[in-house]
Amino acid sequence: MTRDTEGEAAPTDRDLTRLLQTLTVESDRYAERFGARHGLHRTDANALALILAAARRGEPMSPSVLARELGLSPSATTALIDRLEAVGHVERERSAGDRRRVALTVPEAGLEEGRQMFIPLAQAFAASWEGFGAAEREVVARFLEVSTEAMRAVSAEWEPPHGAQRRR
Amino acid sequence: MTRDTEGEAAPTDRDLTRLLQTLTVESDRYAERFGARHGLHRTDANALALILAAARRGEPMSPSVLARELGLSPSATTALIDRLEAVGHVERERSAGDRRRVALTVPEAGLEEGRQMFIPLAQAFAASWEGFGAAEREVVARFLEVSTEAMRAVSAEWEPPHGAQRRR
DNA sequence: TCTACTGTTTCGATCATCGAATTATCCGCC
DNA sequence: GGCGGATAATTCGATGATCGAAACAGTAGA
Repeated sequence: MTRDTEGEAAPTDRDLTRLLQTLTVESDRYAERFGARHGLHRTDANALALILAAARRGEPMSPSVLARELGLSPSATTALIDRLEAVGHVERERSAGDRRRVALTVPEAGLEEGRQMFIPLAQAFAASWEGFGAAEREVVARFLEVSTEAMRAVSAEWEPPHGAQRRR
Repeated sequence: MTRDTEGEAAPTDRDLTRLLQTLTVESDRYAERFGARHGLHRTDANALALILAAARRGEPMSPSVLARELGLSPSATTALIDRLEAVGHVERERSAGDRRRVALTVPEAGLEEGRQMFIPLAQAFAASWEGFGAAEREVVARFLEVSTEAMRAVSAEWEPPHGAQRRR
């Protein structure tokens, strides 16, 4: 809005920062509405996304890892998993090797349903990115990576929210 | 991590979606830690950012607009402003023209402090974007804009969380 | 002036999250 | 082979952000 898309002047750092901030705020709203639509909350939606992502990579997700990724306390994570389990989106399964651990699995039925949840957004993204060629995608990917890393670096300087001592 | 940065293969839609999701989760964490650092919460930080952005544009911010932007109920917004006002980050000022309206202003002192809050991130971003040329920035800006719009479009299809009837 | 409408606030209730304490399990050591 | 410290997850009570509904203040139009 403030920027003229086809203007010749290159976006300044401030322009990009602002765009990024707009995007993250919108993402917040998205998670919020998404949750309202599916009986979840922002955190639940984020958690589900992380669990599904882990499942897709073939790795099991554990409550403690989830807590760390979400920046949530262990107790809050337990409550979170309780909620997700109550509606059948995840299942607890005690790990065979180490019986203290709990592996969070996604039931077959729920897995497909879960994917369906994220498809509309994926499709909208794909459609909006149609005009981007290989080189441009490369640029965008690099941008997203370094920006994420920058945020991580800055926030890592501040003491982590919970007891979570040193994490490297 | 899953992607090879200098690989010749162009990032697929899924790659980009994943990167975007990683970024937004990281942004969530950032807001969380940022809040913990400054005695605010995620929503408060987002709200402060929006108020400062409006102030920078010279426009006044009102509770109702803020509520809409954040996807928050009016009552929650009042409580939010109460919190921000209590720590001196914003001030309420009834609009002269229409005395129902409340203009949210940022006290001179708090304004500079507020800016200081966001500077570290802005600097980290700027540093991480040094290698991006004009054309690349143009690409990135376009990407961020269309992606934000895509999210907005998808979530707009779902009924808004609150009473917020038809908007647009 | 009366009425409809808009912007903001108050009130009581709900529920996500927190910190501290608890249970169960694993691992190293004597 | 059992003991003690560490780790994973959970339970419990408390706090507080958010909600919905209703009240309040102010504006605009008949």
